[in-house]
Amino acid sequence: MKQDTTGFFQRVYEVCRKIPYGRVTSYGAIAQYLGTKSSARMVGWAMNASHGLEDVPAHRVVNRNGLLSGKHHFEGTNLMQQLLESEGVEVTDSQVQDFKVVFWDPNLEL
DNA sequence: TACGTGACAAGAG
DNA sequence: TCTCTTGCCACGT
Repeated sequence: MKQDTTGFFQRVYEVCRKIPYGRVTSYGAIAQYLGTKSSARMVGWAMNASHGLEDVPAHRVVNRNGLLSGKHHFEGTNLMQQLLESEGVEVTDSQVQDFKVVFWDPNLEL
């Protein structure tokens, strides 16, 4: 992978790695932090490309509704949910409970 | 080289 | 308040 030429992806990964344990963030928040809030889809695409990267906790990234829209990209259908629950994040039916509470905004924290 | 796809978000009707 | 449409950009074919 051309890590240097894909600066956008690298930044996405960098932000993901900074997500605190037990917290989650949204694609839009990451996109906004990178200055391209209109390209939240790119963040999703970056996540798709980050599968093999253990350093990137993609399970902590959900859509603005707190829905685990990317769970189908994990091995188990509810692996993503289990990972979050193991971190103390309450997840019900692929939906993060108290999303506002566990939400971590890189724009404010970084 | 060009077109389609993609784990989203926000505005408009 | 809900649903539909548009924007945005990199990657894969």
